[in-house]
Amino acid sequence: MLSTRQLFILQVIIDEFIQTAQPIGSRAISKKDEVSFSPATIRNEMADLESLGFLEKTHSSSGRVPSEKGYRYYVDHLLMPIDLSPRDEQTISGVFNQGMVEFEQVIQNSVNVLSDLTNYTSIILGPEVYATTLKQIQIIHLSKTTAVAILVTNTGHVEHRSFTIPKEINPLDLEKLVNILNERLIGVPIIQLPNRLQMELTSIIDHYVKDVATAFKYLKGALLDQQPNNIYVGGITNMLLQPEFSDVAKIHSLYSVIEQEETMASILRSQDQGIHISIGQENKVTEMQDCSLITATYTLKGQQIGTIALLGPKRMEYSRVISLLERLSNDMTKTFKNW
Amino acid sequence: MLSTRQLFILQVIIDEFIQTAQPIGSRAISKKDEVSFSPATIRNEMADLESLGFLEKTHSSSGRVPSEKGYRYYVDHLLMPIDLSPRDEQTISGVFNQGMVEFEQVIQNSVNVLSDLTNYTSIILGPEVYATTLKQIQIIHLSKTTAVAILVTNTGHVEHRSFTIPKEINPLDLEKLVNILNERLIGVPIIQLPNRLQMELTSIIDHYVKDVATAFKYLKGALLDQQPNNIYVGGITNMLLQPEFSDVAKIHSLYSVIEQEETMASILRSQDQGIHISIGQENKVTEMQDCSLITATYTLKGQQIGTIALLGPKRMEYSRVISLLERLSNDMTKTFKNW
DNA sequence: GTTAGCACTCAACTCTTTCGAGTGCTAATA
DNA sequence: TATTAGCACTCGAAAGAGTTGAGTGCTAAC
Repeated sequence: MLSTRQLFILQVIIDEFIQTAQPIGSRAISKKDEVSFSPATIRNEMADLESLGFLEKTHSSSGRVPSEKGYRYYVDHLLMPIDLSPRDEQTISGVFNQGMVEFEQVIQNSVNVLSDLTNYTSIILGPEVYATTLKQIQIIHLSKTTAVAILVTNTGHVEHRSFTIPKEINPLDLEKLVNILNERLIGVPIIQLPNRLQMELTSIIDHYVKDVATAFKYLKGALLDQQPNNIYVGGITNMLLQPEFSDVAKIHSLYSVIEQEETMASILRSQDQGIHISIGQENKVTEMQDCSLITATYTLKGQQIGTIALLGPKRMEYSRVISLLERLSNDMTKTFKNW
Repeated sequence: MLSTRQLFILQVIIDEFIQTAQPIGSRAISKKDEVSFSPATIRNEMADLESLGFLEKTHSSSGRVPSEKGYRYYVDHLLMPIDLSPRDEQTISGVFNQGMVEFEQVIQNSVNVLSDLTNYTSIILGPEVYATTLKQIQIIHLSKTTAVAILVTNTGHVEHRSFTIPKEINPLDLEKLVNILNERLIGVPIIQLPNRLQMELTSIIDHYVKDVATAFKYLKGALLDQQPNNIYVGGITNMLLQPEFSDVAKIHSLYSVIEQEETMASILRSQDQGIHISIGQENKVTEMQDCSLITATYTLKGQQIGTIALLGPKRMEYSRVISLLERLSNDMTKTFKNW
């Protein structure tokens, strides 16, 4: 439907705008070496592209700026997959070659490398705890009345929580209880733990523990009360470098959304497998409607367990960012596969 | 040296400026109910206060603004200790009455409540790990080749790290090794662990482990490589609400300092016992020289183990903030005492 | 179909004016 | 002698006018 010349001009404008953040005029385009048409011709094409909704003007005599529809078209049809630059390549390899063996470490490093390379804000949703299974429960006594409960999952994730041992519970009973639970619950998906805990405790009530309700309450509280916090954010201050965020009020509203871990988690959790791009208004959260969010998922045993994302202005370096995310999600998936 | 009227006027100006962030003129002061002098009189006093260095003008015909020397004098001589408002009182009690039993939880909640109540940025330096002692080392095998090492301190702090079990080390040997280490190292201050680890390993080299160097390297790596990260920050976005930080460049430079955990840790670590106030240029870090930093320390068994701090503009609500910090550090100290 | 030419638009910048909240100084007052 | 009224003065902030320049759309010629 669009002529090749129109496509070409659209591409040039978007590419240019991504670099400069300035409206692009017909003369500037015509001066480019690859371009042989006169400014007037380009103006005509631009007028058409504008009436089709791909371009916008900031005021009646300004140069053109891509509209969200323009970005969407660009992303869907014009994007050339590019190879990572040697520098990007090297930086990422460097991170993944240092033999990390812990989920959190891998994620933390990934967040950092992503935001450093792109100057955008990177957000990673860590593996959902409920996709993992219990490896072991441990109770370590700190004093007569306090103890730490430690829960280790098959992915090496460690949850821990201190608690006061209630007077009603005999420490020896507690220990026995934990031993039994370990025997019976290893391999159980974390998400099923509360139910299974209830079942097991009920079944052994008479033998070991006098007051199952209390014991359950405390164990559950100690191990499962707070859903762990698995959002990692890097490079928040990078947003301040973008000219579209020179307004303090804008930054403030954006930051307050990023700070809400539940909101971010639910956004990242609802992403489909693979790369996904939300541009401006396509984002449901109003505060993010000046931004683009690019997400990629990573997997363990074929199952999607988390999401990595980049949040930046709408004029993102889409192709580079996509390559980076693809590479990183692959590397993460690969790293986790070996475990 | 200053007349009581001068003191009074200084106090009124600073109090007012703290509220409004606007230069204060003579007429505005004279209009106050508590004030019976004419604007002219006040102007004379203000001129004197300015030549003494306690006040400044933003331009030659502007109202007066406190200088850093003025704030310093105010803080040292004019500050009235005020009781916490019922609301503040209640909020803090609410946090500490919910029976928290874990260091991190206490600190996280404190950071949040501080920044919420004040609208400043709050920073807490958690208990130094090296001030604590080893309670237990645990190794939990995840698979044939991977394991999590867990280190629990007497304060309930849990450090953990996954690692690949090197081929050179027999899993059974590893277990024996850990048992022996537990027997010998419980109660050892964490800071001495690397040395003691070396010693113990050397002494038992022939009996259990073939290659002590390797075992040491891995254990040390697993347990002690990365100093844990014990800076907690809350309410960073609050800074955006202060009129003195309406400039993006300023915010950016401030944020990048706050992000540097080592810098912040070393600032907080070097604070003396009790409440301490650094105003503007008194801060060593240039990026913080538009701010005031108020710190308070908290203790465990009489020993100072951490610092809580508030970072805000120089025109802080000093008396309220001091009361809050005093109350909070007391509550923290009290909470930790019971453990 | 393309392009040169031209009138037109509008943000950004500069310059000027006006306004008012503030000052310092002097002379009158209690 | 300390206080105050009065007044000339200062300067930032806001509002308005003029200029510039990068851009446009449209028309007519190539």
